[in-house]
Amino acid sequence: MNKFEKELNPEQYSVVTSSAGSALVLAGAGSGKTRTIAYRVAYLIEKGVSPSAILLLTFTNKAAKEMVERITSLLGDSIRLPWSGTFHSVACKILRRYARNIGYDNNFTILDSGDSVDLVKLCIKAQGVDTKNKRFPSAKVVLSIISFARNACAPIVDVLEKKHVRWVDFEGDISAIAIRYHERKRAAGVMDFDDLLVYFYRLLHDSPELCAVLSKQFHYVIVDEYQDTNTLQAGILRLCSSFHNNILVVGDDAQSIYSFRAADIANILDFEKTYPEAKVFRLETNYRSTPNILDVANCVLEQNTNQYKKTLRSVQDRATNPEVHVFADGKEESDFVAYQIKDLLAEGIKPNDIAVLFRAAFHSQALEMVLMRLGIPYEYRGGVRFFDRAHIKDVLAFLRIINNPKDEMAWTRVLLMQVGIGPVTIQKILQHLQIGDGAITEESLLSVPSILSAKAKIGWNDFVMIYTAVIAADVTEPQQMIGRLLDSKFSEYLESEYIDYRDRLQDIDHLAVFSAEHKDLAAFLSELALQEQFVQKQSLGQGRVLPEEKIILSTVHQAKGLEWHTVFVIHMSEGQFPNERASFEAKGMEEERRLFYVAVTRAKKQLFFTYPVTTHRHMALGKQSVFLEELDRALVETYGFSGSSCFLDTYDSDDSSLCFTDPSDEVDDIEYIPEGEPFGNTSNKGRRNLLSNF
DNA sequence: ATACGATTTTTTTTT
DNA sequence: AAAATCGTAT
Repeated sequence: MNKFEKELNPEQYSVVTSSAGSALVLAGAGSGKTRTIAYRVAYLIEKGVSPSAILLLTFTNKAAKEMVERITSLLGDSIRLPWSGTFHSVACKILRRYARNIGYDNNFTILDSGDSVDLVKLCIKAQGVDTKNKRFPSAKVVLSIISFARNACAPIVDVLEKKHVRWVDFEGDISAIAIRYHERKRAAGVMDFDDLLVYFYRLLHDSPELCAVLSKQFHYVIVDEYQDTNTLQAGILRLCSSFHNNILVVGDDAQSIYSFRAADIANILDFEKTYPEAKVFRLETNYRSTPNILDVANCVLEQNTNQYKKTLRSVQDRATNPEVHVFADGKEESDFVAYQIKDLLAEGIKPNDIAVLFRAAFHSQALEMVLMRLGIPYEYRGGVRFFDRAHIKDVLAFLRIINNPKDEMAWTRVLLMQVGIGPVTIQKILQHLQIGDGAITEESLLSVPSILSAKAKIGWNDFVMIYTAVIAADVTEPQQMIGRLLDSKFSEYLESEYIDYRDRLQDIDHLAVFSAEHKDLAAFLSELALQEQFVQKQSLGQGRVLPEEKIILSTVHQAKGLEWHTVFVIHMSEGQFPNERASFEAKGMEEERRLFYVAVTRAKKQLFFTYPVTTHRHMALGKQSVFLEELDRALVETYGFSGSSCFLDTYDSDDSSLCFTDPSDEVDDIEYIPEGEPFGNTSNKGRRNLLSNF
């Protein structure tokens, strides 16, 4: 018996050792998907396949890293690694080499989402649409429409009809804005996230020769999280595997949760139609969770219709049922979770075996405060990306104008920092500098003041001082540049702009440390843009806390692919989870339910659902999530209020009435409480103003 | 006309 | 926490 047979179950083994050709692996949650892929790669390499002939596409950089670690632990770290990474990062790597083919310089910069929104804003203005008197979608919405259209390979009008009927009348303007946006990106030598995929696709599609070269190189294509690919990515895959036709996709249709990014569940559901010779494998043995948790998970899935039929089998013994806990408000909910965590830690459970999951990033705020107070270290995943934080972007903007002087967005950011210089002046300056030409001459820099007002001159001079310090001839590496920046007047700007200036300076130091690994500016910048790493909000003041000593707070999306001994899913109330907006969309509810399924299947041993009956934003909100209602009551233990100030009749959730019997200090900010008015079972619409906010 | 500060509103999920 | 909005100062 070889090592593969010994270390894999028969389901996994047949995938790992399968012959060439197209294959679909339907891998249920917790069925050892990552393991299977890693062994597959190891198997191929041991069979003599060159690592560079394998293309391994994952959904996040984190997953890619994990995969590489697994492979090296199987084969030793002397082995060369396969091509691996996210679609975007692989596309970026290839585009750096072939940018000229599609009319770009190979030092192109990658716009992050914030920059993209800003640029769209400018395009809306340039388009001259009347946004004052008419209601027009915000730049963010316009960008999401454009982006969706490109990822779904659909015309804008289709996207409007399907997802934004409200704005369908503006199709003309939006399409025109899309064109402006496109042209402006080209002029600035920048690409947004979607461009990476679109141009990668074009590169392959428009040049049969190059397509042949690359698809010959990629002898084996392996794709993780296939249920979350969109039409554009599916097209890329088809081309990448067109020569050898060895494409193996792994996914779980029940975990498709990225349709807002144009992920199309049809890709996995119709895989057998697209690749008629495809073999289909199923991984249905779940090693992760107790039967009690899987019962709940299966119960969730039963409510959905559009899916492959599957049954997860647990290998574990029966244990305790998941618990549902109801609270008066967010504060009580947070207290419960925090103290429960404290108990678990006291029992000897490791912090990194505990996670708190939620639908939206801001759901964690109340809990964070309690954890902070109790001194429980945590790591937060979700919300603003580290590299999207204002001060980090400030620093990067300087590096960007040096890397690519055509980068209009970076110039704007850099100049906006100075006093006396606003959007209008910036346009004037950029025109004067002729940034479109791609090089900044000293004369043009020196002649700028002649077109400025007295106040703007002061700001401009400050900018020039910083700029010349960073661009000095002896400075070539990113780390040196950041160092120069911190020694310049830039520090003064930081201090005046941000109240938490010290913390932010520390962030920049971290950035500098990180940058030390990179000598090449363009590569450094694009790596940052494609990193999904998050801010680690500090959890405890004193000392260093190791990653193993922190519990995890995470959005459900971020939690995909991970697992913990104990999982709390908080804010399981109506309007929060499922998200109110998503439930209006076609198929939105099914996707939210899959998201809930993802949350449930993260837990290994113990699972808690909690929800407050009231929230800070609108106090008169009383219902539990429909997802909890749908659950078979026999599968969970339900607990009512633990607080003293409120009482909830949990007998029948459909008719639950809530009354404040003894308003204590916790609720005395409430101005008006409708006496005896039951509002547990009414929608919160039209009731928002009954009670004031905190 | 432009810049800027105070105030209010608003958060789905992410490469 | 960041963006959008609005009024005021230059």
